[in-house]
Amino acid sequence: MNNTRFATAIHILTLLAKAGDEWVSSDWIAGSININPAMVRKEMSVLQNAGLVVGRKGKEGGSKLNLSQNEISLADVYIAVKNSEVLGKKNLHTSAKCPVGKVINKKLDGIFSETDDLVISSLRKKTLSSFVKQF
Amino acid sequence: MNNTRFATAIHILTLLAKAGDEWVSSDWIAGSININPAMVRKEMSVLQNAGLVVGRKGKEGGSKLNLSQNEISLADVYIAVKNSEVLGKKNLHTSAKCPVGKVINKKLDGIFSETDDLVISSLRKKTLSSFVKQF
DNA sequence: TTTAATTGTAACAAAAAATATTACAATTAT
DNA sequence: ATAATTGTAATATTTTTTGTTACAATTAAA
Repeated sequence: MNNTRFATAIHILTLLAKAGDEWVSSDWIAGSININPAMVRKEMSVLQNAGLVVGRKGKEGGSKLNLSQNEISLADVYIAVKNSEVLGKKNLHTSAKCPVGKVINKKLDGIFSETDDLVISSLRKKTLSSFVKQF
Repeated sequence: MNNTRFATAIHILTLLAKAGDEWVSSDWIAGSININPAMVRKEMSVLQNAGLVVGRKGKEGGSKLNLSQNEISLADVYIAVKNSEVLGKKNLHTSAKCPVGKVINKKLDGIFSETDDLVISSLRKKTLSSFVKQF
């Protein structure tokens, strides 16, 4: 996760949460994060696929939450945006001739997925609602 | 951590652990991981700075562990190689005019560092020794 | 019905990060 | 002396991330 996707997603969802029932435009959100509106729409598309938000095209269009704030956990957000394991990538192409190289990825798998699970179950306890309350 | 540095470091340390008191060359390690020897030496340099290994130049040179296997925790390794927080980067340049944009990074800090701490304390319980025993 | 605003998405560009390669001075055992 | 090796710098290449531009499709409202 050497990217801003989680931070961006949380920022988006926080603005939507605070907007309540209104449709919020990608342009307005982009202004708050200070990134390109198209980037907002790309990430919004991911959040839509995860079922967290809904969008509407056309004049007076925009996005809003598809669930109530306390039905959305930060784990839902993390899972939607994550594109690598917490501990990173493995070396593919390790040597089949070396007793260590041959099996190390299988051994690393345990630690890697255990670590991912740990993070997810921790984030599972945190809701968008409780995060937004801080503002 | 969208890189292979943790996996590479663990691979290196596993080979050193299995080699016991011998000096292991970067060339040999590189062959097991299937990466360039200079990459191994770069990462080795990081592990040296962390006090986990020692190197020796010259003919018959190489590297070996500086501590016993059960004095090295996977947290030590993670800390040595990590270059981003688990949940990624924050958006710098968020809008000072927006009540959310203005303070969101401070609020994210809490979640970000809590998550990092969680991962580190989990890895703290795992030793190189117990990992290496699997081979 | 026309106009204006907006999404959703694709295609492309640019910047940043990760990985790979090459080279070589310094060092050390033989 | 010779050969092998590290440590590191410089550079190149590849991959990932971020940014930009464009536009068809859609929708509300004038």
